[in-house]
Amino acid sequence: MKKRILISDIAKALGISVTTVSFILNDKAKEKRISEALTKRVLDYVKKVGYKPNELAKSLRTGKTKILGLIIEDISNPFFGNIARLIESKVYEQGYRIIYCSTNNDVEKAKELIQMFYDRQVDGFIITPSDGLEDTVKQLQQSNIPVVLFDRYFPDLETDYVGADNFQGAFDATSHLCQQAYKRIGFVSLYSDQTQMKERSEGYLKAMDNNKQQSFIQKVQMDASDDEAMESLKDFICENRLDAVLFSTNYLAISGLKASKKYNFVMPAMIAFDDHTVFKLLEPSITVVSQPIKEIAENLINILLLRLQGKIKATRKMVLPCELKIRESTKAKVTL
Amino acid sequence: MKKRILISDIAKALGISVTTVSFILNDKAKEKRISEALTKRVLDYVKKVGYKPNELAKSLRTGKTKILGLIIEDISNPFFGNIARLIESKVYEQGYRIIYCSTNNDVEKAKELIQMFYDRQVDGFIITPSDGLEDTVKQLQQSNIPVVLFDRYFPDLETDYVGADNFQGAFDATSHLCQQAYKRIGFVSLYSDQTQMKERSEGYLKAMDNNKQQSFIQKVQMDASDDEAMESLKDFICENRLDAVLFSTNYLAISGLKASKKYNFVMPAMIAFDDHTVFKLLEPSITVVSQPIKEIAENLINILLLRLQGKIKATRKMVLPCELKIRESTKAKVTL
DNA sequence: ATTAGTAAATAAAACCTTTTAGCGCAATTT
DNA sequence: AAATTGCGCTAAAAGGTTTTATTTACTAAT
Repeated sequence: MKKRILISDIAKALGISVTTVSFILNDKAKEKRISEALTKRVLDYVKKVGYKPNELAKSLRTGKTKILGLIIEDISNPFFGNIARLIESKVYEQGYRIIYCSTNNDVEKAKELIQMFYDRQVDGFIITPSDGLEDTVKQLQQSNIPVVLFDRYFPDLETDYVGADNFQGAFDATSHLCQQAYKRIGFVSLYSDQTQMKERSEGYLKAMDNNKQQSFIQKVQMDASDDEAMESLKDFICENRLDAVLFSTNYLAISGLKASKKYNFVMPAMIAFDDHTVFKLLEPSITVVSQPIKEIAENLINILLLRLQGKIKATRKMVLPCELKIRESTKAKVTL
Repeated sequence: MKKRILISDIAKALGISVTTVSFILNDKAKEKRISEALTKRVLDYVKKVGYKPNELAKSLRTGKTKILGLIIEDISNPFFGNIARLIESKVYEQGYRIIYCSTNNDVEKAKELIQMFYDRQVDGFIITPSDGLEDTVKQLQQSNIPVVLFDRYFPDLETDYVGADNFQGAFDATSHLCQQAYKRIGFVSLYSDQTQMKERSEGYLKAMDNNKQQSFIQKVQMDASDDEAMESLKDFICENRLDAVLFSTNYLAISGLKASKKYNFVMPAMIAFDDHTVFKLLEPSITVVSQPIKEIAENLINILLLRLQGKIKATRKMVLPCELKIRESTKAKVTL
């Protein structure tokens, strides 16, 4: 059983004070006019014995943990997983660490996680807020902890935010379907008040209006099981004899594909919001609306870091364009 | 800007000592013979003002953080993602929290992450060790921090371990291919000394021997790009005119599928080690060797918790059986 | 009347840092 | 000669808990 070595052990071993060691270790040797000879002696010794400060004590004293909390909807969804990974590596270079947890859209869990991170004194938050999390976010703000939301936001709460242009994404996707001469174009969404869902709905509706087409909308319960989702999607697609569908999330699209396999119906032309490994692989490959993941991640941490340094005051909202990646699932209707 | 309320604030407000409050808050009221009246008064007040102890200070004093570090290879791989999720919820019930990070098989990153978790004083570790992490793990053990490995282990290091029966999984899969009358069965693996890969190789080889068949083995560099992997897989499958392939990981299988699409060759019968959303969805759906994810997660945390409570001394190694999930990609050859 | 024991609470030490305020001395300025 | 400045370093406080050792005020026993 090895004992952790302390800063006081070092001071004692070198016959100097703890303060001096601390100054040197925190790059304040110059500022505090500590002789270069001593500085070197300390640094060498520290290296030799492999001393690492107790971060807990450090954080307790400074009030800073250099840890950021990332709270996302579902870590196993590649959209979120990729964002998480990008954020993690970006932030790493700045000396911050990330700890992340998924909420699976469970408000209570989200609240607990935020509480836990708060208790552990994370320096800031990046959150994909579930419905009902508004008050919690507000509390964080009141406690003066930087929070930046992404993917969705609260219209009534002034917060930093980074997200994709969901309206434009859905609008472009729907317009593309119209151009390809599809006539019965459905939209699958969730029973949710989240902004990104509303914006996607609006994009779809606007494009349908522009093209003077009848709209078909099906919503799925957020907590629906896979089987339930599959069944309602089957009904939606078959009963309305849709010839094209826009799915508002990648996992809804996957449920749709599973349904077509399970219930043995032909999936019409389709587009999914958010890319996924599967989509490139399927036959036919699936056209998607792809969010600018890299830019989202970069902006998220830029804003958060600026906040942490107290360099910005006004809240920032960034909306980044989506890209329509046309693949085989939306071939022009004539060729079908 | 709200100020955090401290235990001393409570003591002051109620005109009692900090010690008393602390005892009550830590369920030691009985033991320390504090009157029920006072206990109730304190508890009520604490609830009223919503006091939450500073976990940092608490951990500094007790040396326990009630946080476990989970270090996995790749959080975006559903196999690991699912294990992570299961572990997270299991451990939650026991009052522990999990923080996790992925290493993407980068030893240096793994070392840094472990160092960070160690600095933050996590109480224990669950690790999928990358090659070269043996010394680090040994150091943790010497520092008396519980570590349990999973998915793979170090043959020369006595550690707790939970994993699947990779030999049996690969053996069963290969045997199944033989039974289906395939004659040129290849095996795709990684250039890696990790135990799980070796065991899978051995399972494949053993089954091939039993069936007196020639073996075909292709290894891919661990850090190969997707394109590189695809190219070498194409060559492997086509040049050897394989009629069946066993992929030793799900992502290798996916690279193979992508390759068949990109280079436009027909994927022969195939089996993947570890399931994935894609595999059920594809046409034909892919037969897989499925690890008992739930049991693995349960055993991992059981062992870790027992260690944390000091209830076990000898190291435990658990090997759990895999299940072959037969789907369409391995139909008997005659029917092809 | 003293001792012993007990219930109820507390003061102070401990955990390990960072940071503020300041010390003693020599050299320089007034 | 006195006052100021600069140098190189340090003692002690602060951060917010838990825990050990102790105190106080009783009651019961000798």
